Amino acid sequence: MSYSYKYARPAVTADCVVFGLDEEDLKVLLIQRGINPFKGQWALPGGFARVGEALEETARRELEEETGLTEVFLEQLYTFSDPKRDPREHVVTVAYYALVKLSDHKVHAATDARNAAWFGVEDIPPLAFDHDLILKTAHERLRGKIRYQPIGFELLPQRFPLRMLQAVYEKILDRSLDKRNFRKKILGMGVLDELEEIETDVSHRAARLYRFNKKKYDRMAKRGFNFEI
Amino acid sequence: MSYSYKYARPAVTADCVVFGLDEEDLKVLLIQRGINPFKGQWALPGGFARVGEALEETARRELEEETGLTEVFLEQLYTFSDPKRDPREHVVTVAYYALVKLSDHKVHAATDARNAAWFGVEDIPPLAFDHDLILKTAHERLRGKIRYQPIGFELLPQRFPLRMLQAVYEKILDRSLDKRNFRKKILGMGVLDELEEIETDVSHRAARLYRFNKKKYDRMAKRGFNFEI
DNA sequence: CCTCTTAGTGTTATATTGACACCATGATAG
DNA sequence: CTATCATGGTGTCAATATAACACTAAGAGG
Repeated sequence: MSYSYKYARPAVTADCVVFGLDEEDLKVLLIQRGINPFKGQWALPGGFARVGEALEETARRELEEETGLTEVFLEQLYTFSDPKRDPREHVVTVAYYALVKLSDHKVHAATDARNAAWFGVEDIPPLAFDHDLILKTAHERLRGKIRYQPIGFELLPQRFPLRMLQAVYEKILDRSLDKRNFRKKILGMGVLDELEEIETDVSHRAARLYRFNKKKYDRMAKRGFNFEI
Repeated sequence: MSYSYKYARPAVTADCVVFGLDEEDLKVLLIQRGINPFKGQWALPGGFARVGEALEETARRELEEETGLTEVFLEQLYTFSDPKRDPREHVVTVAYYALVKLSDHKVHAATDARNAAWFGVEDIPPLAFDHDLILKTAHERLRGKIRYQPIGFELLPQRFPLRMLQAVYEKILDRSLDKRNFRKKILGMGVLDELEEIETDVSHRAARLYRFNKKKYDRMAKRGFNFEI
């Protein structure tokens, strides 16, 4: 069985740059390719678009097939179309970036790729195709985006202490922030719910927990509020 | 002659949202479709990707074929992939937006489309496909982008008075700006060359002309200068 | 009870923004 | 040649936002 078209068509894929955050680092999820080209090399999760499927669906489907991740925050990044980016033929890839709560999700490498693993963004192995370029683009976008949109929450558990949120910003922006100013700013945005609960299982004074409130955020965003950190 | 693939592929196109600016309005360049579907309706210039051609090339080629425009400022906007966006089949389109100096370019409708015309952004006829969505997305991006990157120059002649530049910002942001604050801000960025020349053919006091200096801009950008208006 | 770690909190100097009004210049009309 | 009209070009000040800075409180662990 095959499909014929009057004119030649590039293939279309979707690839995902999945960011996660642990105690130490901003991390990226990579898979080890099981097939050629670049067999055995690390690459971004992704795969070919099916006809009738929006590319965001492609991205989510491949992400689940290859890494087991579902229901992540996902946004389109950029479309890479250099005809030489795949040695086999012209493949256009629509890249997405995802933010996941490492705490919630344990990653199960599934069918397609036995080997999925997290790598610190400063410690990435050589990647297949132009995936290093895609990763670099995603990292820049993330740095740019977090400065004016509160997406840091997507990397944290639902309930988190402010210290953790500040750590997200510091790791992504790669500079330290003043605690008092950060708290003033982030609470001043009015998008966090202060919860009754406090941390448990910490060997020092427990911090209050907060929760991101999307409704409040949408309301502020509609008024053109500036979320710049 | 036809091309066969093992798996079905969506078609790939590139479309352009071309912005221009005249004395009154921010304008968009549309073409009237000569063929079905949507024959006779207005649409964004664009067309099918060729294998071996990066999509930005596709966008530039189609733009020239359909409107005669060349060497415009062009940036990728977003990729639209809803499988129903084209009634014929699944067509993924990579949208670009372009900024052109209306003063320089006279638009010659060329081969593909006899009818290319400028429309005020507030006065757009019904468009083919999902082009209204693409146009809306581009307009939002332009508004967002001009606030923190000096791209307004791309819509003006090489040499322009500050009044014109302010008008660009006012038309895109759709609000009026204070003349003194605007001049302070834009000159403070240090990306404009003050020329010896002044306007001619005006029936009032002639204004000094300025020129955008890309080298200065790149130097400032490298230092992380904030170009926010 | 002492120590250690992190939580939580305000003030001040500085920089940025936004509001605001007048004289200068040159073309045109009477 | 004088008046009028349109636009060019300029500085100050108040309000706001930002950035720098240090201590006490709570709770766990030895």
